[in-house]
Amino acid sequence: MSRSSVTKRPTIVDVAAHAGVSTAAASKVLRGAYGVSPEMKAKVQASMKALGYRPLASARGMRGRTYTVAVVVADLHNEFSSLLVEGIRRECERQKYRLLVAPAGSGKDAQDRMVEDLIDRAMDGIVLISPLGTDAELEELAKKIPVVVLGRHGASPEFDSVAADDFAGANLVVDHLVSLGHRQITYVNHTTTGTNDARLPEEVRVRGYVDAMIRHGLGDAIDIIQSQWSQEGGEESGRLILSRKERPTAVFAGCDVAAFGVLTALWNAGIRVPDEISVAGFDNIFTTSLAPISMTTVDQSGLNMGSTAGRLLLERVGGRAEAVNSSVLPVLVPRGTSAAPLLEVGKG
Amino acid sequence: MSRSSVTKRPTIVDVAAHAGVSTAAASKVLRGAYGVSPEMKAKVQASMKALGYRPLASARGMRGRTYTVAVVVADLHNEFSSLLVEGIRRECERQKYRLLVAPAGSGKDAQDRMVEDLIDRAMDGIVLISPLGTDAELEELAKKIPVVVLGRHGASPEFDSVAADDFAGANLVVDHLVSLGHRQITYVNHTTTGTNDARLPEEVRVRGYVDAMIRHGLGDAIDIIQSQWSQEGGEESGRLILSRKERPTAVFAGCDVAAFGVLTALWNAGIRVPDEISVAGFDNIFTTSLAPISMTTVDQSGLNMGSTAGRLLLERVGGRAEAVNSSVLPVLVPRGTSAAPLLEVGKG
DNA sequence: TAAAAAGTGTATAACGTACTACACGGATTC
DNA sequence: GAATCCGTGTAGTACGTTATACACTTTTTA
Repeated sequence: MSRSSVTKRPTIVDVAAHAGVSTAAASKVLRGAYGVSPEMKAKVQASMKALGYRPLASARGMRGRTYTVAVVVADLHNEFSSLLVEGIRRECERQKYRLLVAPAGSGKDAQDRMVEDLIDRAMDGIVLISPLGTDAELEELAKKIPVVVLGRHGASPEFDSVAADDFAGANLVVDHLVSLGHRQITYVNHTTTGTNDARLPEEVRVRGYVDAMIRHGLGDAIDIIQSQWSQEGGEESGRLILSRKERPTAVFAGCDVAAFGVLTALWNAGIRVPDEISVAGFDNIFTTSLAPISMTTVDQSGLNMGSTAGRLLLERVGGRAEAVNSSVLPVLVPRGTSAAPLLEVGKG
Repeated sequence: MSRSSVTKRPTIVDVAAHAGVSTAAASKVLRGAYGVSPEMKAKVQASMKALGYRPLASARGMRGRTYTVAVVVADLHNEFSSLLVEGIRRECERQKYRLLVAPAGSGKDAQDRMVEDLIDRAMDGIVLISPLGTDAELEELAKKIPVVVLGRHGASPEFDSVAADDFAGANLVVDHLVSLGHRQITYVNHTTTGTNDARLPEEVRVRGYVDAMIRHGLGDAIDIIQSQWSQEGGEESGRLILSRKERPTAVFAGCDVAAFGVLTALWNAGIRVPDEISVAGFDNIFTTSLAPISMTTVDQSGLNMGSTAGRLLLERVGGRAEAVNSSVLPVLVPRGTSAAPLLEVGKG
């Protein structure tokens, strides 16, 4: 039994004994709580260091905080999500919290299950990226645990939210294409089965497209393809466009990944971009900037949105009660896939 | 005080009371432990359902398992990591475990800190993706918690590992380029500062390149650029190559992202690929398959590697003691960025 | 100078679950 | 017919930490 120092992890009781104080005192020092003298603090911290003490989050979680927050994400493959996550992570790191990423998979059920599991695992708070479900459901959730909703529109007095102004972003793209001379602009939309939540980014973006078209007097040219925001969805949309007699001069996909799919379909068919058809996306994921792609898109600064979300969440964890709803203004990133159309296909 | 049912989450004590049995019995049912009759099992499970009981992982973690494992990843932006993670996730889901992704940031310190934090958070096991550090360190870690090392070479009797045969993969690329007629093949290497671990993928790949060149009698043409496997590192390497008097006819970057950087530099300089210079990467990340890029690379089936790692980890958690070291054979994915060189720059 | 307040430390009861020991009845073994 | 074993259930403690309640000093206030 002489291997006690090797075999067991030191606890706060060990620390207190080593420092010659009560465990309550040691706990206070650990938490930075009120009621410790500078000498006590120094003494206990020295003992913690000497023993290599590390608090056990499971045990802390039963009475207080775990100093752990999570971000629920449907899919890690989405580069934009990665940016958001990185933003949250940096803010958490700054405040000595740990961020864990929870890949839920797609669908509302999967997301809900993950959220429950995270509550079971005593997270101090959670960030939800473009969650499905109603405001009421999210508000119910917010009663149980601090919540920040990222990338979903609509303010709530019950939980914090951070979203880009997708309406303005879609406007930027249409304005850009119209200013280049385009009039036939097709939009590739994302349709979620079942849910039809006006607060999801996809719904706001398509409204932004419609609004801008009407504003430019192009209401008759409005053309929306109902698809999925994935590589495959984009390719199908591209093929659909090519199968038509009258092709648009520009395609605006509401998401970069879908725009890649459109590009792929066009390239495969030998259509030159932007000479024959211009293409624009949304999100400014990293790949859009690669030289051979160089795609026109909209940047919503995922890094900033993420760190804002992180800050809001930790404020909530710290006790703030009033909701904060933050909005970020996106900017257009014009690149090589958009240019003036070769021949005007105007009407009238 | 009439809101007791609303205000508090049910515990296993509540379940036991509701079912009219002891908490020990309820716990047995929950864990599926030995010593419960079918009637008891049914009764307790009915009570759990009726109360909406959910076990608290923090509390479980203090005595037994949390049914949670984590994968430590330096950077979520790496598409290949995402593939690995997805593979692990699927296997965990199959076995009713939860996978959380721990973004550590780059560098050994950051990684080590994250691992400690995960142990503090009572993970049942962890997967490390291409970890830095020595075998001894990893073995020390494996004594504390079940560990599977992913994407790092070298078998150990102390922990499980899953790796692609990077040596063979690099051979495939060189063989391919040589068979097309290339003789001047430059390799873009990744040099980690400080560490020089022969078991890291980058070290094995560069050895594979050197070996294949010698095997083809091209020992004198060996040309290695010390760089970083990032977009920037690739671009710098590309510019370096262009600044030379004698340019290679092919560039092999040990990582797709770096290969993108090389492509970017070449495109910016107006060099036609593959007409003037062929380019090949490694990993077969999704973007390589996009039509305008269509890059030759090597696929190591991240999904399979991930699910294998997940399976091994959960076996370890379940009690297996002997180490399992698994290796995956990669395959060449020839695409549009590699072709026969226009003019032979042979020697002698 | 007495009373109140502020500062500093301690004892100890939770928190929710797991699991070792053990008790009890019935079936099996010798 | 006693001894053993097996199946099933329970009591109660341990896990590591937090936080409430309180005791004792010292400082401030009236």
